[in-house]
Amino acid sequence: MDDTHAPHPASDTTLYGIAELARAYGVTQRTIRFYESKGLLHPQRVGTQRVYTEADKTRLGLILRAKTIGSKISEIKTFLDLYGREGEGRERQLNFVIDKTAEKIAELEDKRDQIETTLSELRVIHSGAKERLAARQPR
Amino acid sequence: MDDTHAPHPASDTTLYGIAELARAYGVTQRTIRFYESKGLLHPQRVGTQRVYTEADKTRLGLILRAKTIGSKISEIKTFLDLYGREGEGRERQLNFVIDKTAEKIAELEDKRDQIETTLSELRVIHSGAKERLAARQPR
DNA sequence: TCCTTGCCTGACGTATACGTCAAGAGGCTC
DNA sequence: GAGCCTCTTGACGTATACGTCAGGCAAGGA
Repeated sequence: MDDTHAPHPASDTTLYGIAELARAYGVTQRTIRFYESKGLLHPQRVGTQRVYTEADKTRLGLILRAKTIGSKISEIKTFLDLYGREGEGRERQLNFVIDKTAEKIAELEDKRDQIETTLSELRVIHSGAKERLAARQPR
Repeated sequence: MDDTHAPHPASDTTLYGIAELARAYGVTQRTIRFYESKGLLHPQRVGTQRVYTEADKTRLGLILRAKTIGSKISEIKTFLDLYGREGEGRERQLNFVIDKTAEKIAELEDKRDQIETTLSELRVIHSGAKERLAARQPR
């Protein structure tokens, strides 16, 4: 049988090496290995080499987004658990998820508001400077 | 003339010690001194003791807000300059302000969008968990 | 077979942002 | 005027998030 001629149509079974993954997100391999050492990623191995699935790639995307919005790596761990553990039904877990998400939501809403405040201030400064520049160049 | 019996009505001449300032913002004195060592604050001195004006206090507020929205201290320095230097009219300065504010605005808009994305995901997880909890407690 | 390339695991280095003593000076109070 | 409190300046310590070698293995090409 020839099963080498096409990828599966439905489930994405694409695999990535660490170099590809690093390039895809513009981070270094060191960074990816560092996240793994902190328990944020668990790629399969082929011999000693790391092999990443599409799910691993998505996960790295989440990690990086969490970072840019200001989470520390130690926080990102529980953060990712929230994404992964929603299906779980035990009561304590559900309450944990409910509490933690509420907490994070409040935190992010506050941060977003502070960003909005800063944005409007910056816009005032920006357009003000532009006007003053235009005023001194009447041509 | 007697000019000692009342504070100016318009300009706020209230002064603060470092302890008050620290308490006002919930930071340590060490943090405030650290920011000064990085050139972000320039309080007056009475002898060796630092004395902060209302303007200094406002400035510290800006610094802390800049921090919570993800700026590094080295960035905050230019950031504060934008706020303070708007009045300046030299062309190079105006262009600098225009460019820097545009840059920061784009950056913050991106960050805000990532926060919004994360927020809606978290809200889905949050309400989903709540529903599942309710479903197992029919009472 | 040798060489280059890519990935691996430590191990140490670095920048940021403070925390934590240590030691001393000035003021207030009992 | 002795003790206590607050503030000051170093100086060193610490946590986070990687960067940067060093040394080694393994596969593929000339």
